[in-house]
Amino acid sequence: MSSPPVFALDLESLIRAKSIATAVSASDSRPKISTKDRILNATEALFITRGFDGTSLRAITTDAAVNLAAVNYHFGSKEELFALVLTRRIDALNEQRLRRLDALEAKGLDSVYGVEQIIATLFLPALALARDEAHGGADFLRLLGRAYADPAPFVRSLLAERYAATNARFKAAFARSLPDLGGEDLSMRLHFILDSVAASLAADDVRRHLSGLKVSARTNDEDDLQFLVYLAPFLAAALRAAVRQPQQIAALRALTA
Amino acid sequence: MSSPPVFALDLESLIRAKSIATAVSASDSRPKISTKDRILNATEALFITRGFDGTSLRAITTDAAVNLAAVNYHFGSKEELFALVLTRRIDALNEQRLRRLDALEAKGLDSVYGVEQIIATLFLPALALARDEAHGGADFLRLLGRAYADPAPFVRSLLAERYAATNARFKAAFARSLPDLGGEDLSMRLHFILDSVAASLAADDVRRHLSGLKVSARTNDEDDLQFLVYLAPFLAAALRAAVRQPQQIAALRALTA
DNA sequence: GTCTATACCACGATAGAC
DNA sequence: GTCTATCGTGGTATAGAC
Repeated sequence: MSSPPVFALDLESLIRAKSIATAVSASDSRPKISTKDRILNATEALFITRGFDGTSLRAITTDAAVNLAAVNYHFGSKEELFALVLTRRIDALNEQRLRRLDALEAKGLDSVYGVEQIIATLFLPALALARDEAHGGADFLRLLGRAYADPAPFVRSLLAERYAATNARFKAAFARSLPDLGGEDLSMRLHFILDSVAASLAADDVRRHLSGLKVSARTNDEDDLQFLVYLAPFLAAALRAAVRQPQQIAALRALTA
Repeated sequence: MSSPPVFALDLESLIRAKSIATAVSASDSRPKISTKDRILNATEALFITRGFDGTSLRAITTDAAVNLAAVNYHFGSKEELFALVLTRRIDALNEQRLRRLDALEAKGLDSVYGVEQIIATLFLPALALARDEAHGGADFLRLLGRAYADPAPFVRSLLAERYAATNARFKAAFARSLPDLGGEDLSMRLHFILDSVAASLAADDVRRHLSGLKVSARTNDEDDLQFLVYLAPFLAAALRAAVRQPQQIAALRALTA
């Protein structure tokens, strides 16, 4: 669904031309960056703002000041190049999530609001990423969320593989804090919530909504807390919901009949 | 993120060739379908299974047995063609949702589980669509969910425009059933839930999960009920969650500090 | 008004020279 | 490792036939 507007091409060529000039002059003083790394950096920057289909190999290789054929030589294909860029980032994100979960479990969860705390450890690294403008900021989250719904099989299997270990750890953590919830119900709810988090961070309705509430002169931690105060109780209540209450089922059955 | 596998092209050409033959022989007996409609039908079928970037105008015009230039003549561009296909479907979906909401409100909501019932009216038309294999079935839902996270501005504004009226009606309905929830909190939670529904139906983790629970010989209504019994209480609990409880905030603050 | 044939430029990929 | 040349396919624009 991405076709860059034709009339924007002139401007973008200029921007690209400028970044080449910068790269070239910088390479005189700084230690030389390998072709491979120059391609990776250029890819990440373009990929984040324009998506997979919106980023051409010609744009990447022009930005990186390398030959067009270099991508296929070093990475095999455009897909493999993007898979590498994506996994690098996802692994870093999940590593932070696990680190936070380790710290939380070592310190001991809140006896009442442990579920909220686990949810927070899922969100906080993503929020930090959204603020990291040097690495794409919120655009990277949009990219991640979009990847979740991508039709290409290689993307789906890549994500499933990269998230599997982290999701298992978090499921176990939730299970300890939600002893009354069956494994079947927990799995389903967790799937739903994880998809939702990705979608919401991607669609950025929720983020935009929150930034509309912003008051000036707040620190990052206060921003994060504000976000969590809205979402963690909301999601925690969902996870704690009772299952299969007869009267509740009856109220729904009235609609499907 | 969509590059059709090269080795599949031969098979797909055959399929396409077959559908042309069918269309031609059918046009002898049935009333002639206009060029415009043939393009729309072919687009929908291809769009649903292969996505926007995966569907070429050449594939569409071959399937529809029209000239390549016909698309640009009748629709202006590939984007406009797809926007038309998408809006046709989204409007139909939302119409059904509103019809169900009207019926529910006319009959009177359940005094205790009204929120669950409103959630059900959001889901039921989508579930019916997922079963409608003649019109793409689950693939169309995946397409819709994907569109939510699409980077192209024209998709985002199209969706916002098409969902605005429906979302406003549903927000009002929820507000009546959730009198304690402030407008700000409700907006945010609704955004989150609507994004989630789209994402979950798209990622089809949840749907797959449910179909794994299937027992044989169930009717469609029973399938829908099964789905709703899992999700409606879960989402309703989230909407009903209390806001800004001091101790809950304290448990979260411990993590951001 | 419709439709066709055709040309144009950008894309990803690759073979072969250096 | 790097580069040039080139292939097949993509979206789009238009001249001219009906």
